[in-house]
Amino acid sequence: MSFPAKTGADAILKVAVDIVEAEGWDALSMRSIGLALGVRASSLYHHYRDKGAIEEALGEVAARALFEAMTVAAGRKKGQVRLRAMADAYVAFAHENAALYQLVAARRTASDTQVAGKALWQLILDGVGQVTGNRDDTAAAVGLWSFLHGYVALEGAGKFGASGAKGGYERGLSAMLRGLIG
Amino acid sequence: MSFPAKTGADAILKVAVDIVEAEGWDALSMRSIGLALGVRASSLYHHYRDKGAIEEALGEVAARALFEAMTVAAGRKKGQVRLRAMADAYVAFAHENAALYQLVAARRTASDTQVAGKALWQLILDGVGQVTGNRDDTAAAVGLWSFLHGYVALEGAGKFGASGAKGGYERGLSAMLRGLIG
DNA sequence: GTCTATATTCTGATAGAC
DNA sequence: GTCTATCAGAATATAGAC
Repeated sequence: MSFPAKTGADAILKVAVDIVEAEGWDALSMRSIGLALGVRASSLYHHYRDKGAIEEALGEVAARALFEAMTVAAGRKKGQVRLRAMADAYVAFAHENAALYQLVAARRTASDTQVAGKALWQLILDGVGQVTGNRDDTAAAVGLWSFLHGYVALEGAGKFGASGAKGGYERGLSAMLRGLIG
Repeated sequence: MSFPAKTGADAILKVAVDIVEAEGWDALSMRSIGLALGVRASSLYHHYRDKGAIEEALGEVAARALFEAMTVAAGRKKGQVRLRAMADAYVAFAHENAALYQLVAARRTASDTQVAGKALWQLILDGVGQVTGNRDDTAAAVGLWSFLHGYVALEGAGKFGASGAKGGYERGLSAMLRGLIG
């Protein structure tokens, strides 16, 4: 029977996600993480080199989580049904993990650690390729991803006003898909 | 001949824009604004109630500037030519005023002071309406705006990787317009 | 309208005891 | 691995002299 440590690399990541989702990025500090773990801020430096290392790890967590949600949604589906399911999963993830999502698409990431980010890009590229008939159709993937990100970003920022998006997602997605294929 | 004040509401806004464009939002502080004006931070409180009031004013500046750029681009053009010109102006503005642009589309704004923001939305709605034939086609405007914002946001965050967007803007815009009309 | 001086609070990070 | 203590700096904002 050992003396379990009060915290560890994974536990730190977990509470960091909770803080960011509940109170936003400004509330994430070494002190706030420590408080949530019942530990002093200085102790965290035994698990992560500095705050930047924690944020870097969070980026991987976020990209992997989105990748997995989209992969599950894609399932064994084919063609346009598959792509629509992936798009829906993308938007749902952004809604349910608003702060974490920012790490995937809105924040500039260190070019080193985009392991999960590259997998995500490949997944989108593959889904789009299945409907345009063009494998590696970068331009089409950029178009679709732009629409998806723009929609969740503007909606999340309340830019569609009190009246809301009024079916703009369905309309935009249908238009983009039709336009990319035709 | 009077003793001119070293600063004023407009001068403060001007240097605030410069700081934000040159060094980003984190660099904007009462101290940095004062430094750029040759004035102490405490003096600024005679012109703006607090930092939030400055940011609020910046939001109006940004929305108005984008509105004017798009209006000039639209000129007396009609239909799809007009809408494409507006879209191009939107992207160009975002490129040339990266930090200020975030205030238009990425940051949550106080619902009170969206004067210029509403004018911008009306302009987009009008441009889209001219090509879909539907005045007040909210869903279509949401779709197009989503694509435009998503594109500049992802591009600005470097999410398209070293290879770049590879014609994704033209492809996505054409697809969206075709899809919205057809 | 600007100044000095100050209050208050927060941040990331380190040294060294245990 | 966690602790205390501390550093060094940043931030917003206010009071009162000039």
